[in-house]
Amino acid sequence: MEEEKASMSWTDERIERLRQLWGQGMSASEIAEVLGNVTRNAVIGKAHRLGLSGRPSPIKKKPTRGATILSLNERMCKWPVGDPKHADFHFCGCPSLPGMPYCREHAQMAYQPAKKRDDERKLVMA
DNA sequence: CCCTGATTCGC
DNA sequence: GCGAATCAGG
Repeated sequence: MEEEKASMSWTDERIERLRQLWGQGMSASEIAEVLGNVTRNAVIGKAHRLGLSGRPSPIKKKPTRGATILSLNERMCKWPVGDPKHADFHFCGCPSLPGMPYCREHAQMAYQPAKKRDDERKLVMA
């Protein structure tokens, strides 16, 4: 059994896990969760220091609009952008999540209104 | 409102 | 080198 030390440092094993999970497309928060005792900030910070990052959202920037229905793949985000009757209509084309026809941002958009199911207690929100 | 990563800045 | 805080965007 691996014990958690009070002083957690980035060992080769954890860095290895970080690289793998990050390369697999896991978000910083997910990696932080699976690693344990680390926040998403720590994961991002270490990832950046390692020379990683850049894989997921480099703050969203897709000047490429070659993504048409003919070039759509299963792993491409199928989110319609613009007017379907316009010539500049295109799809997001961002890497979609497993089992999800949309990428993170668009999946969140689609899931936002389709959530909430609390029996009691529901404050917060101002 | 939620989320994401990028960067900065103090330790 | 480390990570929280902050920043920037969807």
